[in-house]
Amino acid sequence: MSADDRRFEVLRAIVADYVATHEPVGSKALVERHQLNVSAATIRHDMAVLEEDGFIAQPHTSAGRVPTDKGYRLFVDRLAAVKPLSPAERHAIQRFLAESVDLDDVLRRSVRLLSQLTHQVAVVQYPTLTRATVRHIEVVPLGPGRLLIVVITDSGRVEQRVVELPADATEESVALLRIKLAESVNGRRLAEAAAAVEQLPGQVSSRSSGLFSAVAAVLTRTFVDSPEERLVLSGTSNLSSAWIDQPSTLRGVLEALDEQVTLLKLLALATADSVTVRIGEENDDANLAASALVTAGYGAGSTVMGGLAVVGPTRMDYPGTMAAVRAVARYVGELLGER
Amino acid sequence: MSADDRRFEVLRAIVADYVATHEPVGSKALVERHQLNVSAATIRHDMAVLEEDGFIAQPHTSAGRVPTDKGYRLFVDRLAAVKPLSPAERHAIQRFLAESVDLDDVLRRSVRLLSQLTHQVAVVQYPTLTRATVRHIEVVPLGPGRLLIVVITDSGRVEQRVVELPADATEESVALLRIKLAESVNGRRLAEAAAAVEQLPGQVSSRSSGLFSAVAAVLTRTFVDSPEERLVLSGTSNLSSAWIDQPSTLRGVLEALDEQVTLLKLLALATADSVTVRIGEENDDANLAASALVTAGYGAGSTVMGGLAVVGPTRMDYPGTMAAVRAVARYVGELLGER
DNA sequence: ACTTGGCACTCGCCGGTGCCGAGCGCCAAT
DNA sequence: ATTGGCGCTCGGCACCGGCGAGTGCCAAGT
Repeated sequence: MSADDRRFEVLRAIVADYVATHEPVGSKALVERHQLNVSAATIRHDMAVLEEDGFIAQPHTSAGRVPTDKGYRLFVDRLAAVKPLSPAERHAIQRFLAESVDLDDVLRRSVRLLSQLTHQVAVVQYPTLTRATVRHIEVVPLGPGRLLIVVITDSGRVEQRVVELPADATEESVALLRIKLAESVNGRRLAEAAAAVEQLPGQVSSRSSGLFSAVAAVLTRTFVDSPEERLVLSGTSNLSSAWIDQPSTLRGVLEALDEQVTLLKLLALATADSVTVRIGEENDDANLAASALVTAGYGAGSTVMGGLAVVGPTRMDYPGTMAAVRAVARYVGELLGER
Repeated sequence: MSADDRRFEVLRAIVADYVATHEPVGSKALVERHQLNVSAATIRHDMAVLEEDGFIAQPHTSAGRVPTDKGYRLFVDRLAAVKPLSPAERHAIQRFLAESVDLDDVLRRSVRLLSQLTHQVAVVQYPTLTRATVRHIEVVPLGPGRLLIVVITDSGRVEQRVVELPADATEESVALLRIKLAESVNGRRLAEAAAAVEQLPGQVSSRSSGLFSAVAAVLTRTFVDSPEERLVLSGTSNLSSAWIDQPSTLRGVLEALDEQVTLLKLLALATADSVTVRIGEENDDANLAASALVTAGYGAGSTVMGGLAVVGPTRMDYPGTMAAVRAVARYVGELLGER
């Protein structure tokens, strides 16, 4: 084992101990608790180098060392492979998720499970509308002057939008709308579908075209220009134990969870089946400067339907969390692919 | 002013000061900050009586007094009437809420508004299914062996349920189902509607009855036996500032917000247009022993569609919170009544 | 070229001490 | 019933000093 390798082992040991104890770790404690086969003085030297390189830091002179964001980053990058969960755990997850009856249920169970597995806050994004295709579209009259358009996507997501009708809309126009819509959108992506609907007003009698334009406008606005993304949270009560030491940073996390915008941006970057870790400052939101996010995309095959994540303090159990996130993302993808 | 009245004034002053400063308040501070027209010694005597009666307490000997749950309770009960918001505030609320386009939007805006007005956590319940009537029901084929039933209620809530079809279901049966369902449920309450559907299998050919029973079973189970209640939260980031002093009790609140069951139980008790306050131990959930809930029901006329609430520490601005809760509940009711 | 034990030094933590002042209850006087 | 006065209690704060964990450096050993 080269000196360089050993230094990394020291870093690994520091991360492990710090995650476990939440206290700065010193050279002596390190040699006691790990089989490093060198003396404390050697470790001290290694630690000095690690500190010089910015991987660890001392909260104050003459205290132990603590990993920096950069240190966690190296630690995570060097995890050769995500260690899989035990078969028993995998089965338990699979069985629990397999009981779900519909999309809402799948997502609710997933976040819940994820937060329980990791003892952190878990987030799951609803299958994104931007990549979804239309499985079915339904037109429901809502009393005078109003129509409800119900869109069901391939992932099982059901979205409804209210359309205010122009005064001259007749029952026949609505019937025509129902037929034309079904023809032009089924099986297509939302963006394409909306574009197709935009073409419709020109193809029908001028009496109906007002109605058709109104519908086209709503569809384009709410599904293409600003598609609504939804999140489900779970395990927020874990916050109080996870952040007891730095209560000042708790505000930021709560803020981020409340806003959701930041989270959605981060989840949008998730790629299928690979787990991404963002540590501290790497999340460019100041609210999350003290947090780490472990994210993964879920989907069928290589298409990403949405993302899920675990949010915790930078001092978290990365290997365990990554394994849990990957496992849950896989099963969610499988389940939604079936539908 | 009788001595009794003055004692109540003292209580009111203690509550006001404690809410403002978060610090135990003593006799001297009281006479300085309020026009009580008596000396500190008299106040001390009154405070001794109030303490004996359990309305206030000392955190430790020789500190100021703090209101107890019972003290807050008396304070709230004696608020003759909820002081209304200023016209400017009312208009701002009304304008903000009037922009919403559908149910989801109304509820999202309401909670958000409520949390911003009160600087606390706000909760809004989706219009409850138990009292809702069916405005429309739609049957959507979901590929082989599966059907999606979409139910739209009078409050604008849209619920979908997946039904697994028996193997022998034919297209004609599904078409028949669509017609029969529309006939038997429109305008009825969910419970009645489900009961009506239960009767249908007997009225159709045996080939279709399997399908009809499957649908009836799902409807009854998911709408009558365990109707899904949903909550929307907002302002959780206010928690960090509201609970800085007693971080130990934060866990309980987070837990309650995460669980939702407790909140739903408490919201279920809300009555139309009257604001209810539950203080500390009065919430029989141990998690909320340090919290106060200000709840109100919203609805059209006297029918309660659902409830909304503000959750905060027992030391909160009751008059202001009650006014905000009442105002928002009213506007939400008005908006949903229109639909 | 590493590694190691020794050594002096730093500094946060903890317990003890003493002072200050807010707040209280009691009481005698009005 | 109210008031001013008096003695008492106790939490909070600042200060102090010892303890010990942890460090960096260095000279000696492998």
